[in-house]
Order: sequence, then structure tokens, then C-alpha cells
Amino acid sequence: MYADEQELIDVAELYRVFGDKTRVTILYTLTDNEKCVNDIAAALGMTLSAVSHQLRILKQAHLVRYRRVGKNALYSLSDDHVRTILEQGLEHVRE
Amino acid sequence: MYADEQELIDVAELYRVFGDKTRVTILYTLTDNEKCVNDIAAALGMTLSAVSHQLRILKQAHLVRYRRVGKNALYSLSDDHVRTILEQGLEHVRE
DNA sequence: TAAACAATTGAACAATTATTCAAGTATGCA
DNA sequence: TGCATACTTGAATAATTGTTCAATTGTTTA
Repeated sequence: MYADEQELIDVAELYRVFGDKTRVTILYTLTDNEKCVNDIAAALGMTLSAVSHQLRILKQAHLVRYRRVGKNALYSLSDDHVRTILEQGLEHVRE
Repeated sequence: MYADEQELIDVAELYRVFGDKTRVTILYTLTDNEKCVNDIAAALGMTLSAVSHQLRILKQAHLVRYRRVGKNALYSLSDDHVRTILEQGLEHVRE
């Protein structure tokens, strides 16, 4: 395995985004299907604002996609890699 | 994929540890073989103290093992899972 | 257009965190 | 025993971060 310094910084940056309970739970909530912000907030028992702030971070990290449908903003996982990283993490903590 | 709340907290906690440049670089440095603290510090261009503090966090998260040999403390990756998570992260950021 | 609903944004605050510095512990060797 | 090497630890500091609150933007419907 070879990695240069910038790649290691990027890896740390990626996992930093996964390193928060709220964000991990948002991602997990989106594993079955896309949801609007209100539904995510309800699922987590958090305010719209708090969830929206975290969604921005997830969007910037390209971990979630978003599309507008009428009044709603529908969020979904960016790609299958995100699911894989979640599963990998779950596997590790279950040992 | 099913996960309960505590598992998601544990996943976030796991990735939080990977979410720091210094710690990721330490782990990467240990992928080829075990090293003493001084060698790790030299490889990173950091002080012994700073590295030692981070090693403690990695140890508590069971991501590295440690054994004493004479005056040295030799650190190595805990298991192959750690390597896998690093590789997974690299794969993702390279896309 | 006005009102209601859905979501975003910015500022502020408390909490967490990474590094530095200084002091301490542990081991080996003269 | 004394000294050097190797590492750890605790306190302090600066920086980052997550949530709240209030204000704002965007969209739909009456």
C-alpha cells in the first residue's frame, strides 16, 4: 500500500466526516431510501436546523446527493461507497 | 443493513479516531512493520510527546498494539481490519 | 399577493481536541 | 548508584466543532 501525504490528509478528512454520531445516523437513515430534511430530523429527534447544518457538511464531502422536489429537499446517499464504509465500520465495532 | 443506536455511536467513535491527519499517518507508517515511538515521530516530523498522545488514543481504540523491548515501545497495527479501513479510505478519495 | 410550509444560513456559545511544554516514569548500561 | 535514553503524562492554550436561535430564502397554495 502506498499513499502520499495529500492522500492521507484526504482520508483523514473523509473519516472525520464519518466521525460524528449525528452524521453517521443521517447516513444510516438514508441507506434504505431518500428522505426530506424534515423526515431525517424526525428520525433523529433533532431540529431542522441542526440536521441541515450536518447535511451541508455531508454534501460538501460528496457523501450525499440532493434534489429538490416541490417544497422538499430530498437527500440520498451519493454512491455505494458510503454504504460500504458504514458496513465496514459496523463490522469492526461488532467484533 | 440494520444497526442500533449504540452501534452507530461506536461507528462514529471509530471513524473519529481515523479522522485526524496525524493518527492516519501514524497508522499508515505502521502498515509495513512495527516501529518505536521515536521512529514514528521522525517519520512524521513531530515531537515524541505529540506522537505519544496520539498513540494513546489509537491504543484505547484498539487500533494499535504495543510491546516493550528494552528501552523501546514498539507499536504495530492491531489487526488487518485497520489496514482494510485505510485502504477503503484511500480508494474512496482516489475516485 | 399574502400566508404557510420547507429548508438554509450566520452568529454565538459551550464543548471537545491537538499540540506544546515541563515534569515524571521506566529501562539499560557504565 | 548515577546517568542517559525512551517514552509517558498532566496542565495549559489555541483552534475547531456541533447545536441553538433568529432571520432569511425558496416554493406552493389559497
